[in-house]
Amino acid sequence: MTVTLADVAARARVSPATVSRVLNGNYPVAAATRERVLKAVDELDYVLNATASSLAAATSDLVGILVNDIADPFFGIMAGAAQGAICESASGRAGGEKLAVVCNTGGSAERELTYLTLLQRQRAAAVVLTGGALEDPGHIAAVAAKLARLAEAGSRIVLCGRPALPGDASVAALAFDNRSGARRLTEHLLALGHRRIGYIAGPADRTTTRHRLEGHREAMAAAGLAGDAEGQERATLHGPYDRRCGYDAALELLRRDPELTAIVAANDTIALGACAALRDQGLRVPDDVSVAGFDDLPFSVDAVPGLTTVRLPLYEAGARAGRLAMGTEEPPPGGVATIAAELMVRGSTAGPRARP
Amino acid sequence: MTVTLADVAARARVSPATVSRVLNGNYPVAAATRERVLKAVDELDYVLNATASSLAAATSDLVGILVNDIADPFFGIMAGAAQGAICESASGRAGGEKLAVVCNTGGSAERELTYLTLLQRQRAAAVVLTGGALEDPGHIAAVAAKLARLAEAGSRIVLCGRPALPGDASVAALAFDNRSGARRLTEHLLALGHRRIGYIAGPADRTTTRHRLEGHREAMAAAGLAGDAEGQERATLHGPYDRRCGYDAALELLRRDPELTAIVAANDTIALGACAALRDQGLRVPDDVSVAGFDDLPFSVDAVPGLTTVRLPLYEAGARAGRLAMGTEEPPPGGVATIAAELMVRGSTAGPRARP
DNA sequence: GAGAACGTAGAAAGCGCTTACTGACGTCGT
DNA sequence: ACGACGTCAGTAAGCGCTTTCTACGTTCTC
Repeated sequence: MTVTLADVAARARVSPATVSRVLNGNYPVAAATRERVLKAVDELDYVLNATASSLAAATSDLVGILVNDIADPFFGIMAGAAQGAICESASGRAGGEKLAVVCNTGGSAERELTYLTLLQRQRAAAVVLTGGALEDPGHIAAVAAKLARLAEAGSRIVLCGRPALPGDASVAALAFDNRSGARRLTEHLLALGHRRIGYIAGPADRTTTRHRLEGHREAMAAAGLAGDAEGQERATLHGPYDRRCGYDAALELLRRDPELTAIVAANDTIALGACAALRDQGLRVPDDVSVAGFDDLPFSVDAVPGLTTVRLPLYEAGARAGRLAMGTEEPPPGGVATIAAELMVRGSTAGPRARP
Repeated sequence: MTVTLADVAARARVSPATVSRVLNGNYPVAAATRERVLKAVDELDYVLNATASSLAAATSDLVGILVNDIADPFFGIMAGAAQGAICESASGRAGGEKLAVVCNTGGSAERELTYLTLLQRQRAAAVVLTGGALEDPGHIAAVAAKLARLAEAGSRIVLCGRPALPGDASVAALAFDNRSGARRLTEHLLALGHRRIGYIAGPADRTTTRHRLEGHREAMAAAGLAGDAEGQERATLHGPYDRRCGYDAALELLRRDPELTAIVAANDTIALGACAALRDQGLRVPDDVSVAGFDDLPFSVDAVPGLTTVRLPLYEAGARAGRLAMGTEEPPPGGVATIAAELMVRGSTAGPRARP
């Protein structure tokens, strides 16, 4: 029924071992024999059975890339870059093609662990985890344990845009400098003269959310605007990284402080939702309220006005993570590299102006 | 070293067969025995080796989802929905978890075939192909052949947002009604009174591009505005589905016909790029030039002005494709379902007005 | 109370590959 | 001319599971 290595061997009048060696190119085979085998492969339209190969060789050609939300370009860009780099790294050696697969956790702790187990089942060659982590201690421990087992079993682990694991230098980590990016963004607003600044923070239980919020508060504190804990809470709203959250939160911030002159959002999508809300309230950006985002996603430059934001080199980081996963790039010293963020000032921020 | 089924069996004092049966839940095992086995699994932190399982059972828990561009939410939304549906369908049966993996072809014919081969190697349980196909006859034939071999080997094949394969009803296809969506969009512009309409079409060699362009031209022809072939060519520009293309093409269309009053783009991303170009030229949307897109991606509603576009139920289609891939939904009669598109009129289109 | 029927578990034969190990030739140095 | 060596190919032993077939109590059934 299905054609196997043995069928190819029979047709080429060689032993199965020889066919295997031709296909894997890891052992000298005489040119004439090789030709004969290749011809048989072609004629029978034979495709190696990866499950059998992996089992026998105790290797795998699967590389997993975990993302929180595949519909979000933030992850799409990183994942695409990683996948590209993996294909590229693999194309060198014969038969070394890796199947780079992206797994969408939807931000769910359970799904993340399920995927990790599935990848472990598959004895994946490497796994790349992108984006911020959930800050539940139990979950962090569970993930760390899983990653340790994976690493033990020979999988390469790479974190991309995710903080390094506490106390594990064996895992390469590419961490975004969210904190100082956020700090610089808020400093920019403060320098323009804003004092009443609202912050829309993203989901409360994620590292990315926390780091950006900390950066923002650092800047506020440095300007003597920290306020008390309650005041901070009042000026900060949490919610998912989507436009709806930005829309609703902007309305709520405005309700809490009608004199607000600026809104900083934890990502561009939220920021754009906030802009829409302001517009619907008859407020102009930046004339009445300045708005800033984070990430510099492709559509942010085309927003009207262009969105002031913090640029993260998502593509470069993803590609580097892919190379790290393939072992074609040296891990950073200490296992951790911090990726700098760059402030992008566009039209959505300007000096404050009293509203009539 | 690595713990195997046999280790678990030894510790639970049962045979390997029993452990396998407990783990797969496909055979009666006494409750007490099951407990003992589960305890041993837990204590040894054992994880099934999927390569061995797949080899022995001649099955696979891999489902591949092919996308053209993972960074594009058009694909991200479909892929995420499909992946969700697959997880959901799988969660019922014990051990039935599928590893839904998305593969990014980058729109390259070569990568598409490579991934298909890799998936075939893995004996994937199903493969979902999303988005338009490349219209190179050689490539189409190669893909059709690969899919035939995959189907023959027992993989379920589902096309999502991709036209049905010529002459193969065994493959379920969810085809978007791009043609009539585009027709209705252009009719809307014509009804507003536009006569000089430019079209930015996307990459020349893709089915989606062609179908949308055909719909547009149908509407133009029905209004007696078909013009000759040369005129059509002049009013149509091709390029990638990105903002840059939209920006450049809008400039070029304007150069070719300064009296242009409307631009229709083959997708929202292009449309937004076109809006940016118009703005940079000092032209207002929709006052000076109306702009329309296609897809209704999440950010289109927040564009300023809101983008008139054609809504495709990407999420629903992706989820349905996922269920089809899992066999939890009946394939449509004849193997093909056409997914309707809905016109979304927003602020970016209005009646033409002579420019000073 | 004998035999059928049932529920549960083990033995063992693969699944389709990879890869030591082994062997058959030539070729080369001396 | 002879042994040492290098090159290429075959043999066969698994890799870690699944599953068929068999076996051994129990519980019914008449």
